[in-house]
Amino acid sequence: MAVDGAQLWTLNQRLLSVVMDACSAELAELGLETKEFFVLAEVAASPYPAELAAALMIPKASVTVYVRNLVAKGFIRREIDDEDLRRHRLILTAEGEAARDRALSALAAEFDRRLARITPQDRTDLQRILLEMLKSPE
Amino acid sequence: MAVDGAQLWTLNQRLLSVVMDACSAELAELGLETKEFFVLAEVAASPYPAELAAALMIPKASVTVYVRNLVAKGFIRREIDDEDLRRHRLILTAEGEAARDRALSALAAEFDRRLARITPQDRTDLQRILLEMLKSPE
DNA sequence: ACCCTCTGGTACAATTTGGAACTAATTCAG
DNA sequence: CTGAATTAGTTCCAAATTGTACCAGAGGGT
Repeated sequence: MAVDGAQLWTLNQRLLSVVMDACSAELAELGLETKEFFVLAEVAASPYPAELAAALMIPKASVTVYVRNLVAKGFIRREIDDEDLRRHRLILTAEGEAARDRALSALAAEFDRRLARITPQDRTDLQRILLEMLKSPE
Repeated sequence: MAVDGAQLWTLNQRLLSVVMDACSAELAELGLETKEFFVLAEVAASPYPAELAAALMIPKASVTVYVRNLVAKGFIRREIDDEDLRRHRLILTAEGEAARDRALSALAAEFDRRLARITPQDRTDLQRILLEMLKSPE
């Protein structure tokens, strides 16, 4: 086979760390650590710690830490869920939304700086290919 | 723009963690931690700790730890470099090569299981696109 | 009601990671 | 040659990460 899966994998991995590295300074200006950013960006879609842990594939204990930091920074707040008193519903504050949006555009900008080297056709191809590969097995 | 850089980025990231997660059990059977595996796989191309740190973008201190573990497990050994007595030339043992090759095929197999869903043309496209995006800026 | 099990979240402890200081070897300027 | 500057690698220790134990509430079954 012409394309080696392992090599492709490391390529991909390296691309991600290069991009993230290039963005970390901008995230820091917004008051966000890298990991915290991922949590912040996912809160709207997965508003409970357990959901965040599952969605981001990180341990519950780590979510606890990042959420605590984000709360301390005023980016999100907790509310007790009416349906289930064990659950902490996480809600983005106005500052949180602003920070998330700016962080997302910084990230997108850096990624786009690299996407810009490839044709629009390649971009849609890349998206299609990644989506296909991400579908759960079988 | 139709393709959102930030979304593409998270897609890509998730793909990598899903694949790595699926492989970690097999790596463990070979006696390899995830991070150690990356070092082992890179040793042939970057046979000195400093080169490994640069290639893998991890701190020198971490390389020290992983190399020590890999040596303890008998996967690599050190030799003083004749040219420069400060350098430790790292050499794969027969066991190390075997473990690396099996780990690589496990990883490739998992990645391929997902690559298999896309056409051969898409695979070469993916490789080309990633390589292009990885080139250092300007 | 009670007990048993499961789930959401946290706290603490143990492990892992990585920055900074350190030693040893090299290189280069004078 | 001497000494400053550089580089390879390690050690030290503080910070980040995470496994485990835990508590509180939910959802059974009896």
